[in-house]
Amino acid sequence: MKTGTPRAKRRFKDDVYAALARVPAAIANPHRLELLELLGQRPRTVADVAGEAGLSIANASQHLQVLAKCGLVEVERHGTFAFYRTTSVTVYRLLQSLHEVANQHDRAIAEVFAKHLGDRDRGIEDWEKARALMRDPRVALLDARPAEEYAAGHLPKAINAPLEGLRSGKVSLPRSKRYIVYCRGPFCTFADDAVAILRERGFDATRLDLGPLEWQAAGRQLSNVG
Amino acid sequence: MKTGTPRAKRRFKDDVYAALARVPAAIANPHRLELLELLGQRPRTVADVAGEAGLSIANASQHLQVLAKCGLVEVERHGTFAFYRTTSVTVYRLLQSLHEVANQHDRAIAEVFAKHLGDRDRGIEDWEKARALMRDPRVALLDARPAEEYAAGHLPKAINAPLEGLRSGKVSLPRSKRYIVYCRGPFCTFADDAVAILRERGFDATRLDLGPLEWQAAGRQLSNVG
DNA sequence: TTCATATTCAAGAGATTTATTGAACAAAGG
DNA sequence: CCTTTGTTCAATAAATCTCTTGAATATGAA
Repeated sequence: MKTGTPRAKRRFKDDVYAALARVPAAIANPHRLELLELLGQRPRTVADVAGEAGLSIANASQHLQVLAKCGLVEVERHGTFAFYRTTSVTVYRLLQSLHEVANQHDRAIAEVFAKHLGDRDRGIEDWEKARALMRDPRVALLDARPAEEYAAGHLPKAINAPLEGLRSGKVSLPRSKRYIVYCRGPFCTFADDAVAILRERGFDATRLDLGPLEWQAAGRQLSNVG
Repeated sequence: MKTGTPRAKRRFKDDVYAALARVPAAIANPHRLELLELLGQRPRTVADVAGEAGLSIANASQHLQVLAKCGLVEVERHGTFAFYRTTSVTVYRLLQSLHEVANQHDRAIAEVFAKHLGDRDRGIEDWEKARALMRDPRVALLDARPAEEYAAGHLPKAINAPLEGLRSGKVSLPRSKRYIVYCRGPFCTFADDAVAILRERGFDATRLDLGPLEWQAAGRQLSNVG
């Protein structure tokens, strides 16, 4: 009965799928998902991400070990500090796909996004368009992430304009330019906030719905200068 | 202590990550992963996939409902039959990313693949190269999947050469041509088997490490003719 | 109507995952 | 040496997931 799948092949498949399933199992937890996105930006210590994600240190450490066990993150130890970071850009691609699927098919998450992002303007969504705009010398590129993340690598020619700097007025920008603002990526809200602040003050600002990881995924290098 | 993340933002993030995590939770099970890959090919009934994956029907039904609940698969009912299929190509991209990450970082799965695929020749891995070869009229494209899957959609100009057909000799091919063989995708082994059979019989055959879903992901249409 | 088929539902035992707790360890400074 | 700091380990109760079982539903055929 049925086309007899050879038993040996069954077993092989079982192994493959069991091994494969370990990765989604590792990211099937809200906290680990958050940690993974935090670590995608730059190496961070356990206490650091624990604080940002609202977890106890022991708990964060355990979650990080789960992520490390299937190769999603790796550790580098300096003294008593353990700096965790994602292992490669393929991890980011996985998260990206996850966002895509969730947004497309999960009504709940689409609602969550819709509710909190409101009817925000969609920004620029592809590199070609962004690069075309950037050729105009009257257009400047702003990086709305915190200074540390900017320092760890940013888009070429981007100027760091972290939110606190914008709010406090520490970052002062010429009013003659037009600004394109990016942050971590399409699902990060730093650039939205930055655009709102800038517009409030009469600047011409537009969001770029792409970030450094998309830039790398497109096969390009980040800059560390400036 | 710490840069005070506003409480409202915390809550919002919790919602987002909780919603996001439902998708990996759904695919964090070997059986569901297998079902998802089976359904990626064409719509199939519960009993059908249950048989192929070695599950009881009730169990398969439950797993399928988990997948459906977060929008990874959808049902279409015809009489008493329930045909399940993946909802969109974004689901395939997610699985693709998963394979990439797992192969790259999970030693266990890399070993599983290495062990079972042996040191198989890497096939053709990009469409440009494949298309360049296909321009030669002495080269023919073979689809090594079962006839049903071929009928549901295949690459333009591909000839169906299912494994049973090749083994039994029902599919006879001119020896004057050179063959490029594909199947479901880079992680499917049908094409490997087909290439092995063909070479054993003196044909010039090469594997194409891409399939119909990669073809669609590249923005192209499948053919139903032939 | 009755029967057979394809699927879904509901409940429960057994296994796994999660957050918490407090202890243990290891590096650096005094 | 002792103390502090950052991290990891180990144990546990609570929650969740998994598979099986047997019943329930719903369609189509006789």
